[in-house]
Amino acid sequence: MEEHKTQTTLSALKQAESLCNTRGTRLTEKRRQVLTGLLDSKKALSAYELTDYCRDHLGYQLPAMSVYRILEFLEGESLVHRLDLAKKYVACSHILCDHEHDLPQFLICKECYRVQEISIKKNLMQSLNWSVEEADFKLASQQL
Amino acid sequence: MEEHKTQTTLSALKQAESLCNTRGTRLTEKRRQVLTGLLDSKKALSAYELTDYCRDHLGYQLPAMSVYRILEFLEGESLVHRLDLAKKYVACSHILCDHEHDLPQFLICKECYRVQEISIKKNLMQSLNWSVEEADFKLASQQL
DNA sequence: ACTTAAATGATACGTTGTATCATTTTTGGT
DNA sequence: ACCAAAAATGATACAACGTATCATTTAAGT
Repeated sequence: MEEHKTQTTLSALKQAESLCNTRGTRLTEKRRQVLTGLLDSKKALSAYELTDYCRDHLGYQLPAMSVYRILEFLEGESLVHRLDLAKKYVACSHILCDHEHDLPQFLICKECYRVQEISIKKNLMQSLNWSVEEADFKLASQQL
Repeated sequence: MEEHKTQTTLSALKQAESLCNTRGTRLTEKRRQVLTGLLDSKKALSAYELTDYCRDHLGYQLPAMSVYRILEFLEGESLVHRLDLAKKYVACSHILCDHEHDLPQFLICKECYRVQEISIKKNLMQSLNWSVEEADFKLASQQL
């Protein structure tokens, strides 16, 4: 029923607010609450998980539809990122080889979903450096 | 109503078959057809897109349920990869900064979905080299 | 205060994925 | 070849997520 805002969350909210002000857009109460939910969460949340967040932490039921629109707004303001890789399948490009490979990596066209599978050991190692204290990770980049 | 198998697809199918043989698993007709669909497709396909593939190219309706099970099997045999990043949202970690950033990259925990946003220009450039002839790309890596 | 636009609520629906049980096909032993 | 057991597939119902559309509320400017 309460919000647990960290110091950085509060700063980010203030920054977001002034950012919207200069752009002439409005960071309304609900938009601020949804953003707070994402800021305070250590993990990525789906729209429905954010409705749960409102129910559990704010004590009211925010319709999923509103959440989607609010997220759309926040993304437009670059306050939020969307991780929207669909659950799809690709044939392994290494069926023809007989040796072991690095962990699979994928290049996926944003529009047509053409997929290019690659193995980049160097990138992998570098990425691993960023996640020292976490164990199990996926890496995804967007908007390329 | 027909399958357009490329030479590499045929080789891969043969390889897949012998691979299943040595493991004592069965690459049945439908499993082979689903795998063929993925091999011949330039893009990643969802389960329902694969039922469409069967309807359009093979002339029969393969139930979605079967496709899911077949994909599950194929993934178990490492003949197929699943791109299963959910459509979720994260707060931009750069709200507090005022300068421009590289394109956002994400580290996402496979189990708990904790997210770490980073900017790796070096990786980006390297990834870009792999996609010279394609324009718009996302990069995703899995199973870390 | 009134009018207009923006923001949110509510409902219905489409797509994707899962759970469960029924049916068919294959396998192995006799 | 036959039969029982297991594997594979089919069919149905349902859950989760997302979108389209229209109604209602809230805010802004005059």
